[in-house]
Amino acid sequence: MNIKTIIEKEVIKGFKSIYNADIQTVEFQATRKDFEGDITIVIFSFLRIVRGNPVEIGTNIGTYLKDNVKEISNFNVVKGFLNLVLSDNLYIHEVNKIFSDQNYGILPSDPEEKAIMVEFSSPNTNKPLHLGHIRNNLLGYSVSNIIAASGKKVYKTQIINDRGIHICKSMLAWNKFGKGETPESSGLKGDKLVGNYYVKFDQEYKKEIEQLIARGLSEEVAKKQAPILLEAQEMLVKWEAGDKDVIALWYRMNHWVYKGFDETYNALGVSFDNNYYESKTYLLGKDVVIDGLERGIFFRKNDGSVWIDLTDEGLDEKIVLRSDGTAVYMTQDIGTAIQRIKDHTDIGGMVYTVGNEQDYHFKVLFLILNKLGYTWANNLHHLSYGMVDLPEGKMKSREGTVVDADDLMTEMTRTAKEISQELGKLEGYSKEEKEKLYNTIGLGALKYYILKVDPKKRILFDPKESIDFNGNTGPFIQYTYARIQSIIRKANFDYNFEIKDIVLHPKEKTLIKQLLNFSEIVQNAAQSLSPALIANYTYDLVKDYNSFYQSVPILGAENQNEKVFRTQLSKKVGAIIKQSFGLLGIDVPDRM
RNA sequence: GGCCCUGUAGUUCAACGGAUAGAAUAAGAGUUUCCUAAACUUUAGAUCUAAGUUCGAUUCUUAGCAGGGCUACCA
Repeated sequence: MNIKTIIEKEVIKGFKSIYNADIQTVEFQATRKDFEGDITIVIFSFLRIVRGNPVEIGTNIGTYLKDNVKEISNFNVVKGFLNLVLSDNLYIHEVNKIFSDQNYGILPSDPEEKAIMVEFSSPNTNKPLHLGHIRNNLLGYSVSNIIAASGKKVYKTQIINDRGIHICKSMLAWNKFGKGETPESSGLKGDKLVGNYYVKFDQEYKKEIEQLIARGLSEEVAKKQAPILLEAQEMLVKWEAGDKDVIALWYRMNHWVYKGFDETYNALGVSFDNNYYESKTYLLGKDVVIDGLERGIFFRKNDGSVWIDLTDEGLDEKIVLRSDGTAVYMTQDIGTAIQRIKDHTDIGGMVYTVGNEQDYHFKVLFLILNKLGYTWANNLHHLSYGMVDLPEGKMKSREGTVVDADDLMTEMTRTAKEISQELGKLEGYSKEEKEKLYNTIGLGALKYYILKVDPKKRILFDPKESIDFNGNTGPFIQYTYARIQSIIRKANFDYNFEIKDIVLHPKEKTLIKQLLNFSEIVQNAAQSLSPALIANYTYDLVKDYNSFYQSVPILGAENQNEKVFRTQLSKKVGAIIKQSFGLLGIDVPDRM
């Protein structure tokens, strides 16, 4: 049984016997560093039940607990706080339990629990992935891992925006100006190549607009009548009609892009269980809307368009079908959500990893699905995250102010290489091993930098100020891991048995307390869809370990029991670092 | 205008309504005959404003102020 549960029970019993009063719950918190004790009971809340001096009440309860709970070795009262000192034996006992548990903190998949589908990345086949996508991917991938660690089956998915007028723009530009350029002929990554033609289209379009304006047209009209735009629209009509040539080109160019995306995903270390394509889902949802219309959930306006009235929920009216009967984004999302449940009958909820600019959209989507009566609609979450902005503002791909995902990863790896070479600790490593390590460290810095921040907050990224490798960073944590592995390599004695009788050093005690928090942190992170909690926990753990490492000899401990116990403790800390960094999608190195 | 998110050291991040608001970085001072100094120890430095609820507010409520976003028969 959990120690908190035991204490809570005893406090309730003690309260009854001292004051003859009933209390419902006991409020715990970790004892602050500057006070003696391990766990603290907040006395203030009891004042509602028994009037009196909090210090006196605390002292009474403390005395009772010390007499009746063997794990409590001492106590002190400061103001309204009862600090309890727990015995070393309790800690040794608890930590021994997790030493032998390989999967401590990670719950196995529970067949009783419904699966969760997590959507992330969701790229547009016109644009190479950029820093914003990196945040999206890292968040989505990490949250998938975290939910899986909380005992639920997870499906990772993305919806690929592979159709529409914007796709036709790059196709058209390639047709007009491409001269048959292919990734093979140019040596460009497929997504970059296609992205270039998207930019090319925009340039030509702007030129034409200027020409039209020069001929006396208003800007508004010019924007609508530029020949190249009309041509793109024509192409879209052909695409929708299934025109052979257009479809063939579309297929060809999209596959260049997918190949490029795969490379980026690979480098980033993310993966998906399946993909959805907008070209296959964009017609979904209409029948659901018609059905909902009949059931009175939606209403039709005079012009024939279909809407939902959400004013009772504090929102607006929202269109779900155009007057010409065609679908809007919302229609498609309704249809896709339902389709996903059909495709995977074990799903009980979904997480959408999408930027906070779409907060409103998802609020509406979830409400609509709810009104349509789907039970799983109560279990939909929008993992909303802040934009990644540059000092000069938003990233705009058409204006070339984007931080490209591939470039950024390369740059991080290069920096890691520089630092490593300067420190020169890698004798005996082959060239391949070194390159792999630089990559691990560079990506570790990047991923940690992004994931340690609360998803809701926007990130300001200044390319001129490179991401740190010292302090609260990925490499700092990786370094600690590498150090621990070094100890393990050197520990050539048998430490595979349980130590029971030992006096704990204060630093050891702090470290053990931190280790024991891990499983709770994982659950919290899953609940709040926040990898930042895992990142910050890992940092705290590592901080405590480094402090312990610095002031307590491990392999050099004179007492054999201490030596064994500290080695075990180090090994476990290493395992937890690996475990939690795994949840973040970050690798750890054996040396660095 | 309406709605949503965010305001914490110079900067980047923390803090289930709890004690003296924690870290990192930048600035200052230290620690290598010893398990990896990408480390450790240490000094200084912050809750946007005003009311309210509470024994207690960075946290909750209201009103401001600042930054960002949404508010399309675009996706």
